[in-house]
Amino acid sequence: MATAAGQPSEVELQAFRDRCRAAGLALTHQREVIYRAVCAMRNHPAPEAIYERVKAEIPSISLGTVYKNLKTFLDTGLLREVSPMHGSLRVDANTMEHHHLICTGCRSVFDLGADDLEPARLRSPLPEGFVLQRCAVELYGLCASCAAQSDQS
Amino acid sequence: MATAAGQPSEVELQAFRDRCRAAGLALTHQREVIYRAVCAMRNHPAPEAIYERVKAEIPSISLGTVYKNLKTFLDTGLLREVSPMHGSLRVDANTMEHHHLICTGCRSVFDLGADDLEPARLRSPLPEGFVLQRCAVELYGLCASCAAQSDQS
DNA sequence: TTATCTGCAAAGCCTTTGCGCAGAT
DNA sequence: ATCTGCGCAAAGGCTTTGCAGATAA
Repeated sequence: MATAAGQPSEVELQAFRDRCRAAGLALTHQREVIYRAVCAMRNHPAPEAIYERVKAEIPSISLGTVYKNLKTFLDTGLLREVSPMHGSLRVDANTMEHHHLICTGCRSVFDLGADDLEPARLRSPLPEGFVLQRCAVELYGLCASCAAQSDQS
Repeated sequence: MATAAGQPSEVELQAFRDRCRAAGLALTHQREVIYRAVCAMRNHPAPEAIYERVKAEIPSISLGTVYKNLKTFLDTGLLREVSPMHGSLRVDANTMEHHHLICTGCRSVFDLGADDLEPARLRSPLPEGFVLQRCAVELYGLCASCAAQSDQS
């Protein structure tokens, strides 16, 4: 895991298997193919796209299985959500440049003024032809009340 | 518009009305109450929460109307989506620190290594009790092929 | 052998759409 | 008077859930 996108190496697959075992997950063929598909696909695919790719190797697989395993991988930390805010539209009346502090517990969002952060600065050129529109920094963590709750447990 | 969260001032409401007019939108009571509700609510509410608040003032309003108007406001630029990635789960096998380049046209996501950006640096303290977990910089724009397409039109 | 997983299908959110009446221009 | 928007209800995506048979431990 914790690798740049691309076909996972044998070492990484071994790490995947170890991590499944550590989490008490059975090592099924479907699981491994799904995990390999996600690694091989750049652009952070949606479940449907992963399903399409996996079907090439396991034609009988169901979309439900893909969903279940993605969720399992997210819970285990083998995968991450690109944006934990998906699931419901969230709307912002502040159209000035600013950033967000996002609680991964209760999903509330707090604003952070543009001045509260050193502006992000690119060190490498963007891909040829990419037209930049805006930049948003998202800081993820636990808000005070969610942090207090998770301390108790 | 373009204001920090909070009850919008009379000047801002006037700007709201002007902007509606400029976009050919009728100035209905529902519209204005919805817009005021979004401004007044911090934490970037979901449509359901906005609906609940607006209902206090207009009990007969329907959730559909809230959705339609939020979409209208987004199209007009009066509001923004907190994260344009909502709508479908997107999964990431790379659990190392890195950032994203997101095409607002086709919603594809490209990785940007942690080294490609100057690290973000806080200038102000976080809210009391907030426990930071990770930081993600998202650069929004148009990828080469979407940019080419929108040039043609 | 026992626990877990798969595939299928049904159910559940969240959101959009179509339509006839009401309201804004 | 005309055009746009509202409320209602039905439909549409995306995702989760329940279950019986299959597979891993």
